[in-house]
Amino acid sequence: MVNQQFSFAVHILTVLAVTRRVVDSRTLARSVNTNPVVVRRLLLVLRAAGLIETQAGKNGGAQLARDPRRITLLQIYDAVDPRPVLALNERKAARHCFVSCNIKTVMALIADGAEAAVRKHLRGITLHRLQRKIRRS
Amino acid sequence: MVNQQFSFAVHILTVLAVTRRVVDSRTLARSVNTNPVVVRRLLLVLRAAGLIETQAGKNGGAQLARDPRRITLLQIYDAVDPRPVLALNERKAARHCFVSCNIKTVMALIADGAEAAVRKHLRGITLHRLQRKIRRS
DNA sequence: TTAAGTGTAATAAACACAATTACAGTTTTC
DNA sequence: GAAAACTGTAATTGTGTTTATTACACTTAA
Repeated sequence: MVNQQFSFAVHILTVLAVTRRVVDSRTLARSVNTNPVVVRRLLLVLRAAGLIETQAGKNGGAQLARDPRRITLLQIYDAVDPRPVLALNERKAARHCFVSCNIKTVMALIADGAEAAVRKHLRGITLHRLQRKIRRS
Repeated sequence: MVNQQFSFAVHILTVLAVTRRVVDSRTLARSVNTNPVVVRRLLLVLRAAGLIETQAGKNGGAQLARDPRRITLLQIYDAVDPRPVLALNERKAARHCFVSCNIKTVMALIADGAEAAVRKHLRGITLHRLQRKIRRS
């Protein structure tokens, strides 16, 4: 299955940015249309990345830890640490084949370039900008 | 991306570019370290994209259909048509939630941007350049 | 003290991919 | 024209990844 954690995380953080209050995992889960436990697991990694704060107990939940102007999509991307955009063939090479023995290094460079391109794109978008776009729609 | 078809395809085409001969699926499969049927299925899509020609029967196999200088990684990427680099949440929105109702459009724009960035990167690399890199390594 | 949350483990279900088997069809070569 | 060596392709199985679900200990506010 395709990993949707980045999508989930952006969605959750946008809700928190818009509401500016503590929101519980059940409410967030309904917005994303997934299970509260899935949300809570995601909240843990977002908290580890310093993007949100959580509170246990009654009236607990999550809220943004900083100004949405200072949260980029790249920070969210790094927090959830998704799989690389281009998957490499990790099996061992056929020793007798020249291409097989050397393609891995070259492909890794290409994948790194693709990754860098995506990261550059995401670095240019803040949560605040996203929030404004949503409001205008 | 989750699947390795792009990696497999680049590998296969590099072998064909280096050998400049008809190569059968069993040989290609050994180089990639996978199953000949997996290779043959990939060869079909590469042929459909006009990148290779195949020949059935004895001494059959695949060969490049054009100069490696005129094959870009983007063409290979498009041929195998991998899943998007950023996975969107495709479930239906929670009607009562403003963010939920509008995030999809915005996320789609972000994903499109990421896709475009990767495509731009891949468009700049030819099979010929790859081949030369491999030779030098 | 109770209600309403989080944190977290364990397990099941869903899904995507790749591997494998099997065999019909094609083409070369002898 | 028969055999050998391929491709094309369907069907099925195996494997790993991701999400969903259940359960419950722990925390906090009212």
